[in-house]
Amino acid sequence: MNAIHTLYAAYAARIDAVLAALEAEGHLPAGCPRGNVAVEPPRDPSHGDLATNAAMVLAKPAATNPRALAEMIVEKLAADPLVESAEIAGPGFINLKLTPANWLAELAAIAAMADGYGKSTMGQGRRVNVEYVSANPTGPMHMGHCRGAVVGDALASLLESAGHEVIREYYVNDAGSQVDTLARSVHLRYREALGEDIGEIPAGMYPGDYLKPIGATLAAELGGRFVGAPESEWLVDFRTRAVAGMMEQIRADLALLGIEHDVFSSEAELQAAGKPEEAEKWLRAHDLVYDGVLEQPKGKTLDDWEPVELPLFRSTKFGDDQDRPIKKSDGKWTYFGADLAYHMQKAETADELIDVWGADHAGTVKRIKAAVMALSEGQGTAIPFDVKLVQMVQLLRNGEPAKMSKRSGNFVTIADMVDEVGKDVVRFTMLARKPEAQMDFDFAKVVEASKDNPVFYVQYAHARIRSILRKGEAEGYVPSDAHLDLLTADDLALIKQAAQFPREVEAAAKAREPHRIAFYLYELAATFHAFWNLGNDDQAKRIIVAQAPELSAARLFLVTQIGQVIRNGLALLGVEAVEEL
RNA sequence: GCACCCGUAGCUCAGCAGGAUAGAGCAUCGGAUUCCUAAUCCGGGGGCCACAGGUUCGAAUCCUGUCGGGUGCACCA
Repeated sequence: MNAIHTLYAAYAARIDAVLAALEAEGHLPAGCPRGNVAVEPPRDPSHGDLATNAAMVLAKPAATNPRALAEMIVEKLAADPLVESAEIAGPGFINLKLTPANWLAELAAIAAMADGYGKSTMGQGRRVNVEYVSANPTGPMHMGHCRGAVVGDALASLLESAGHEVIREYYVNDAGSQVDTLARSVHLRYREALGEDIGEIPAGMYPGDYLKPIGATLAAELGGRFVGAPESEWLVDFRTRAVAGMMEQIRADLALLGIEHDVFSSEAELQAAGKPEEAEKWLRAHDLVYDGVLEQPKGKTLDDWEPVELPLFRSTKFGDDQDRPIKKSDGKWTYFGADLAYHMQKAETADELIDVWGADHAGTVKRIKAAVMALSEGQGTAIPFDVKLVQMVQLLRNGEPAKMSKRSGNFVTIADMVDEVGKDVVRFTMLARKPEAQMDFDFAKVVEASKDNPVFYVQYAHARIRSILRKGEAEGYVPSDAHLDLLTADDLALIKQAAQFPREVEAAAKAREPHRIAFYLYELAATFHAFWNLGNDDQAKRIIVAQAPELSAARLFLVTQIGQVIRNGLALLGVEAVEEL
């Protein structure tokens, strides 16, 4: 069924076949659902290589007790020559021990599939649109964007690896009032570039130095003719140019993190195309948008609050606290009003949508999910839509809140951060925690090259592998699978760990949790480091054993494949696998 | 006041769509280096999985409530 080889999937299928046989023989009731049957490696390796709860799950529908059922299953499984032993344990677990041949075959599979090891067809080519970053084009990328950027990017890679067709998308908010402010701020810098003393940047404008080059460019291209001109003459043009300039810078910042989007969608273009009107029309026709007045928010007093009639989306119908305006009192679209149309636009070219947002936007999840569900259901088929919230990162330096960068005005930029600690450290650290948990990012700790720092720990494992391969080559050894039968239990333990990779990728993709890959890599590295150190106590357990060229060639082959798996995992995270440390 | 996220070892965190005696790292204590990178490894101590109920063969995991921390709460994005 699966063109891609996975040992665990293969055994899950075998066990399922055994259950089907039992059903055919009448030991299990016909049509008994087997969805809860799990086939997994047990936590405790002494329990064997694989465990299944089949007997416990099916005992009740079979009207028998788990152990009796387990005995029937075990009898069939034990007949398989690739199964070394099958035993019943505890409340009715069935523990399988697999023969070494299974693991050696897996090792060969890694070698054969190389960069493809770990990929699967699980997604069946479904098109998933992952929207991430989408930072406002009013300033450079800063820390607030970083985690979402990295998580979104890794998630996209993960889904791709699991057989989805992924669209990496960035939504450019170039239509709100903040880009008008940007244009005015750039106008100031433009005048400054022409020699005017503009003094302090007024409050409410963007103060950062990063606008200076854009102002200078405009000064060079346009000359002085807009210096004293009324805003109506320059605002639109300045806005367009300023946004273009900022987006260029943002792309450069993203490139520093190894992030590249496929599609940049403009909110201004979306509005110009009349998409929000279309959505409003449909929603009104279905009584999901009405003109009404919001109540004053409770628990919070607003001095300038006054009742206004606005077109409201009935998000309360979907569990939201309040209905939400899609237009402002000036007649322009709210962010939400445009955003719901934007999601419908994305749905035109995708089977599934994922947004990666900062947790500060958590309050808007309900309304957008509600709107997308209402629209997509009403206009055809409901599109699966998931919003991943990424919690805030607190920047620290030796436990103290990190200082702000001068050049940006008021925040630590991604460029600063990558410059200081490097892309790999930033990415891995951001991915080594589940996204919904808050995180501290301490500049001092994160560059520490120690076990405390998982990036180096994993990269060190890879570097050691490359190192031994270089040494082997220098001494005339050639990695070879000719005598894999010489490998011992210690070697097999390492293969078993590596063999988990495909199912980890699938599980991580299914749960949409890239951090699992980071943790898996840490464990694989730990297993490898332990393996390596066996050679300190026992010469025969070294990778290159002087008196045993065939064993050495087999071990070199083995570690080559371990290196391959580490590389594949790091590639998913967008982290480089280094040759040496 | 309401919504969302979090609460697991002294600290930082895992816990794989409910499974077997709850796991890592740091810190701490004790070991390993004439030897392929010791940036590593091996071992010891350290837990009412915030609390209280519920669901079932079985709960850190699912449901309800409470407490504690974070975030966000009109036509800002």
